[in-house]
Amino acid sequence: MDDAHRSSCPINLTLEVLGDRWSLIVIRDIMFGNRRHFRELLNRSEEGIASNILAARLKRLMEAGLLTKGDDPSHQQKAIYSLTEPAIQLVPLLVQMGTWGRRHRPVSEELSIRAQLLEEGGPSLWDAFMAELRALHLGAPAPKRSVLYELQAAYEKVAAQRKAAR
Amino acid sequence: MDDAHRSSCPINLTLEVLGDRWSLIVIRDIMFGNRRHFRELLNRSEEGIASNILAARLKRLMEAGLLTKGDDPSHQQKAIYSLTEPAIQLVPLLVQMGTWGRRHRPVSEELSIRAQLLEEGGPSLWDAFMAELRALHLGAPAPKRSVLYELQAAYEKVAAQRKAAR
DNA sequence: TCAACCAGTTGCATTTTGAAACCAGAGACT
DNA sequence: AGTCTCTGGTTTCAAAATGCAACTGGTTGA
Repeated sequence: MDDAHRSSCPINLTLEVLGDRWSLIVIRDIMFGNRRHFRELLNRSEEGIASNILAARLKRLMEAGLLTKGDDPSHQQKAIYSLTEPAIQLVPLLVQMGTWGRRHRPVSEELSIRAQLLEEGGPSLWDAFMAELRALHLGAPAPKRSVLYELQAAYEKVAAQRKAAR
Repeated sequence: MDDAHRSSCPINLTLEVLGDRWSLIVIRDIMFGNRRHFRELLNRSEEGIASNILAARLKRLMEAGLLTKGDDPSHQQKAIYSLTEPAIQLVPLLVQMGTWGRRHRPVSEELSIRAQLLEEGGPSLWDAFMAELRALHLGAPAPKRSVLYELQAAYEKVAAQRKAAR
């Protein structure tokens, strides 16, 4: 059934799931952008993913156990994609990617403010964010603090400042 | 010159450099396996990289500023690949990948003992390891502690135990 | 009834990957 | 001097992945 693995090294096995140009982009958009529907992921994608690629990635990530697909009660055709617990545990990895990118790549200010806050907040902020994701995606009780809201507010503040400066 | 970037998001920009199935494998082998020559990377690769792919990845990583190529004084034809400071700062990212893989993928005990030690050691161990890498790759003064040696010793101990158990 | 919206699929050209054979220069050994 | 091995790769060609654009079949609300 499964293809054989190249090796049993943890870094390699992680790369076998996430080592391509789109999988983590999709997870990032679901996680930080709270995009839960196919069209949201397709049309509001900063990077412009193609619909066939998106469909293939969603399928692969479901097979890998990182996403689940559910029905949206508001619309018979609408599917809701949710993160699983393993996907939620990618938060520290994504934060490290953001940290490294912010330090060594030509990032923009508004798109890196979230990464900055998550880096500065450290593991306790990551935990709060993961608790919130468990509420949004796994039906856990809602925590008091909304890290997602804080990140979004910070993004909008920077975006407005930069717009005004032009 | 450069292709345009898909977006200025730090996660995306990191993926544009490292988001494929081989780049981080090459960096892992240089970093944790101390493989500095083409043939070492080729023949001692756990995953069996092809020579054309290895050559292409080394070239790309040099262009991205993550590797440098130097001469080996012992042999006119021999090239030594070294990590740059940005590549050394990938240590926390690779540790997170190891941590996630160890928790969610079917890793083997001997190939994940290093990841376990690095996870348990926390940021202070990562800093010691990065200091050692700066000595090995950038000519910095050698630190007292060799994390690389500790990791290798732990690997060999586990490998010997598992061999004896069979 | 009809336009907009929904999650994708299809066809096709281009690019990337992968396996294997091959190469020319440099050292080592006899 | 001749030859064997090691060096960092390149070449060739098939197969797979990617990317773009058009398209599909059904749903929903006005």
